[in-house]
Amino acid sequence: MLEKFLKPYDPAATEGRIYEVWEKSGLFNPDECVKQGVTKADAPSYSIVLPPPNVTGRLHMGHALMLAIEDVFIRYKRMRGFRTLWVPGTDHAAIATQSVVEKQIKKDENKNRHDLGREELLKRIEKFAAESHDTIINQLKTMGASLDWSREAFTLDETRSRAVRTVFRRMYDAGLIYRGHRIVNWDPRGQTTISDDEVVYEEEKTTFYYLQYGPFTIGTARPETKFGDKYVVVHPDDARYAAYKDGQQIELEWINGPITATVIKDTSIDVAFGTGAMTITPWHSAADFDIAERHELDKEQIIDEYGKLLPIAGEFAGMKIGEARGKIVEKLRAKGLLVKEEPYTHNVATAERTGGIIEPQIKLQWFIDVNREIPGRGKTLKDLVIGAVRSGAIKIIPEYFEKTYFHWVENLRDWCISRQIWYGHRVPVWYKDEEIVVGEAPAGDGWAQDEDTLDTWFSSGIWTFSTLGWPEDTSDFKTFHPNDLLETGYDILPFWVMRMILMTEFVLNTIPFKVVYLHGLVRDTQGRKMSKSLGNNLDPLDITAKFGADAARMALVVGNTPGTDMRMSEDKIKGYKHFANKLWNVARFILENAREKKNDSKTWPSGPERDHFSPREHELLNECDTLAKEVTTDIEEFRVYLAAEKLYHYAWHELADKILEESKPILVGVDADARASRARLLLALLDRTLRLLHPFMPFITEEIWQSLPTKDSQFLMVATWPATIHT
RNA sequence: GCGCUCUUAGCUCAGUUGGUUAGAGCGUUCGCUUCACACGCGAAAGGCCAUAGGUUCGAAUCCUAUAGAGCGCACCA
Repeated sequence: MLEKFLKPYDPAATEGRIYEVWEKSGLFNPDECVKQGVTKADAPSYSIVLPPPNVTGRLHMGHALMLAIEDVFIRYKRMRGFRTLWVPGTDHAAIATQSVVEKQIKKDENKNRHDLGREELLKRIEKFAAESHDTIINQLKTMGASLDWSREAFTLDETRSRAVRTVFRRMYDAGLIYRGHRIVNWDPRGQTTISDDEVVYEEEKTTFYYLQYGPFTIGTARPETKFGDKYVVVHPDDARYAAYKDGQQIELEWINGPITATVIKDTSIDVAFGTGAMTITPWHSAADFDIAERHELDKEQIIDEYGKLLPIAGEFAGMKIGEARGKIVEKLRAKGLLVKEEPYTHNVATAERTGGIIEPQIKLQWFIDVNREIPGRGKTLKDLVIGAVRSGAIKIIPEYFEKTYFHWVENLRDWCISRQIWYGHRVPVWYKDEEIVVGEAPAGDGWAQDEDTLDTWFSSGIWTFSTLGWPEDTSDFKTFHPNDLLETGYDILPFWVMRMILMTEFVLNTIPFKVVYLHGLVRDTQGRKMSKSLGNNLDPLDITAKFGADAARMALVVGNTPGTDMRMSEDKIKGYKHFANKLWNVARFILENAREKKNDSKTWPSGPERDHFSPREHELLNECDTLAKEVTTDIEEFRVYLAAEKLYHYAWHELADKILEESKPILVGVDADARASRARLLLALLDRTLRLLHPFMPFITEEIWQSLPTKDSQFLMVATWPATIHT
């Protein structure tokens, strides 16, 4: 008996060592597998690209879940003989990373980005990003992820940057990327534009004011924007205002004195809301902007980029809007322009990353046009994004998320891709006088590059192929694209999944992946989201140190159906630590008792395994093979949560509880043939169980495998999958 | 407003295309240091599968409605 089996299983003493051996073997790399003869050179390929974690700190349990599921598929396919590639990488996460570092600098040194300057700030961010990167890589390895480290990528490295510039250029040339003055979500706190999906709405209780606007009564929740309002809009069919004609001018007294207002009739007005009459502020409201565009009205900025009122506000100029509102209301009241006030509940737009209250602004920005026909394709980007899923080329799991996907795409508007932050891909556009160059930097002096950077999703949108060396026509790209699977959280279906489909369909005229597997959120025992502020997050490193990565992986996978949130507790993980120990003891028992005493030494039983089996032993082996087939089907059909549960049940409640127990009398019996036959059976069952469990619990299964007399491969990791063994 | 999901044991959840007596983990109760394992073994209690209809030889599973919970998108003068 090997000494290690005399003690309970100790993941802490095992997992790190095993990972190191795997890594040294080079077998995470499909090319190396072919070279070492464990995979056939002409075997079909299987590829997944790791959703790149943001370099904003460290991984959480959601990442651990993602790794557990992806590694199951990868290890399974590798054992089935596929040329299997799982590409690791990290995401610079532009705005998220910059805002973390800026907050830290503000706290430590009370300085903002302009105090430091672009170069110094970038240096600080890069240092922080590098540290986060190292932590993350360490965590990925701790979880047992069999990623091919020789292919590690970063969204901001040179290969990926060139891919970004190339894609930008192609979209620009196709007329899909344009620059224009449009109303955007401006985050005064982050000092940048953000996209529609980075906006979170928060309910706010406030006051709704009715103001006298000449002969009209208008309603507003934001009196501080009303200084420049010189258009009053009503519905053309509204009988109450039939006396006023479209374009009619009216003299009236307003906040800072008499103005001339113009009546506009527009069908977008809801006659039932307020008084059915409203004034518009096109510079600070998307809806108002649209009305102004339709009627070719003037637009005027009222609030600056820091959320302060401009000189148009007269005596209120320079005030922050929060401070100004009350004072403006007082003045309106004093002038007799305030008709009435009502309590009002509405949603306020805030920035996801900084929490700043969004102030819509008209800005010169870069956009991707999703509704423009692509030259030579007869379709828009929106068409492509819908078509890829509707045609069945991409399958989403669970299927009902396809409806969410379509619903989301139908509401898609032009994508604002420029950001006024410094960390990220600089917009690849250079200007000189009237000239403009797009793509690569032009030679010669006097060129100035666009100051803005690109939305971080621009570079993650091309991740499935930028990681494979595109735009070079690499063999990786030819072999591994499209990916076979994309596995990610359902919460980024619109942000990321949809954008990858959009970018890939445009650039490569194909899909980025065949299947999208969406996992749910990992919540705490009370169903709350895990977060730093609540202090309820489990750190994967702590968990693996305490219970082992195998236990954590099982706890995350078993019973966790795609698309559904799960609650995670230490108790559940502890349960699977116990299971690991059970497996360890099953191995100990079989390895100890399966040997025949001959003279003073013990030997393993030999001979073809099935030849001397009793009918009962045939039955037991068949049952195990049936399980192998079921588990194989479950994995193929993405029911890994069921496969894991079945294996757990089999190993503990069949193999250990029943088969081992019924074998005990045989193994101590007088019939030598029966003893040998039973020993051979137990070894066969253990062998199969380890193979089947390996994708789920890679460490302990590999560790036991190394002591198996039936071992037919140096590593279990590249041993043959049982359902393909036919004896 | 549009759309999605969920409701199964005390708790957290499985239940794959409708098919014997609806399962697991944790928890609870009782009994066991039985020579693989107390990170264990044996046993037990606990469910009109949210409610009401319908389809079917047969429904936790399919359809309709209702109630409750959660979520996404849009609007928000």
